[in-house]
Amino acid sequence: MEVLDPYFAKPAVPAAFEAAAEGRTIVDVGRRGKYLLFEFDNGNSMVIHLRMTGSITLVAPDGTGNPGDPRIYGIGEDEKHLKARFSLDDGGEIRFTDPRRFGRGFVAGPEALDTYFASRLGVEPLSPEFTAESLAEMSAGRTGPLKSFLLNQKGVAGIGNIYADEALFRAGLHPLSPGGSMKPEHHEALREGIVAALERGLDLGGASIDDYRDARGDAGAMQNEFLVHRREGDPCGECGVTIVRIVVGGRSTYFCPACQKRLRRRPRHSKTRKG
DNA sequence: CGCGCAACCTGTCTGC
DNA sequence: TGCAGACAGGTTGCGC
Repeated sequence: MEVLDPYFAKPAVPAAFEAAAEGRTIVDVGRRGKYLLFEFDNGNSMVIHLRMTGSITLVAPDGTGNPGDPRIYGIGEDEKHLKARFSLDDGGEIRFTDPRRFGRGFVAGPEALDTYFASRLGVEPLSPEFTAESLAEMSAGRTGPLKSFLLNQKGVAGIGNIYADEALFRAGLHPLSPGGSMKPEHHEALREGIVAALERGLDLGGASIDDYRDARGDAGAMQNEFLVHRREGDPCGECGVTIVRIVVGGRSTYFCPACQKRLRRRPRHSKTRKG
C-alpha cells in the first residue's frame, strides 16, 4: 500500500501506516459511528474516517470504477486528490481520495480500538441499546441545544449535520431546545426520528450534495428527499410554513418554525439514591 | 464536566 | 476578470 499524503496518516507517519497494512488480508469490513473498519487477518484493524469530503473507491481488476471514471470525484487526469492506495491480490485497488484533507486513517489492535472508541463514541442508533430510556439518560441535565447534542458523538454515535436536522424535524423538536428539556414523549419521538432519518438515508444510498460517491462511484439520492436540510425558503411539506436557516454551534441548521416547537428548560431530576 | 467557538484544509459560489 | 467573503457530509482543542 501507499500513502501519498502524510495528512492521511496523521499524527502517525506514512511509513508506519504502510508497514502496518502491507501484506495483510482484509477478513471483514464494518463500521462504528462514522469510522470505517477494515479488519486484518492478524487481528488488527485499519480505521478510516472520511470526515467532510473523503471517498473510498474500489477499482476492480476489470477496470470498473477505473481511474478515469468521471463519476469519481478527485480521480481524474491529474489524480491530485488521491491520498492513499491499496493494491489488492486480484489486481484491483482500494483508493482513498479527499480534496479537503480532513480524512484520517490508522491501524490499531482490538484493545486500543476499544479504548479509542470508548472515549469518543456513544450508543449506535440502529442498535437495540438505543432506546427512549437511554436517550433520556444521556440528555438529562444538558443545557446546550438539542442540535449540538445530536452532533456530539459521545451521546448517539454517527449523526451528522444532515441527519440531525432531518431527525429533529421528524421528531417535531426545535434545534435550539435544551438537550435536557425533553419529556418522555419527546425522547421517544426523537428516537423514532433519528432511526427513521438514518434508515431513509441508508435506503437511498446516502446524500450526495456535492461529491460524495459510494465505493463503486455511484451517487446517493437522499439529497432529493431532504425534508428541511438545505431547504431554506421552501415551504414545509407538513404545514407549508417557510423553512428557515439558523446557525447552531457553527453549523447551518434548517427547521420548520411551525412544526418544531421550542421546549423550555427544565431542571434535572436529582437521582435519588438509597442511603 | 459542559458549552461555545476557533482551527484544521481546499474548493466553489456569490456579490461587488 | 479579479477578489473578498461565505460556506461545505467533521472532529479536536482551548478557554471559561
